[in-house]
Amino acid sequence: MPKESTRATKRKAADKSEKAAKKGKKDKNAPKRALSAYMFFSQDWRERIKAENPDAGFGEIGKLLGAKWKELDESEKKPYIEQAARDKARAEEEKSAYDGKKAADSGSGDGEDDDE
DNA sequence: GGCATGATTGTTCAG
DNA sequence: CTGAACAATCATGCC
Repeated sequence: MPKESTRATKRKAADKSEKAAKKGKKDKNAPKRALSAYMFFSQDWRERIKAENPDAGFGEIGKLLGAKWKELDESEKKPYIEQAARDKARAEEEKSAYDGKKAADSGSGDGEDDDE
């Protein structure tokens, strides 16, 4: 059994992120993460779902979407995953700059960027 | 070196 | 605007 401990514990974290998704920021530069295959998958499917379910609302579409998603085959998700992988690469980049700036900023007091 | 954690991402729909 | 089911993720920190 593949790390059920990880899974069980993970599940817990999930229930938190759901609500605590937005609270206080930790990093000022917030390197943010990458999107998920689901994000890309939904972007492509959202039109289809509504196309075939013009009456379906969030409840139907949401559940239907997820249901179909799992229903798809690994190869079907592949294209979405690939997109996710693409975004992941971009996330990597942003993070690179994040920790990169972080380090550079370490001492100088240059007016670096932003802030809000 | 592996585990747990957290943060995040996007859709739809509504008051 | 924001949240809530729906799902993945996966990078990072932590000893």
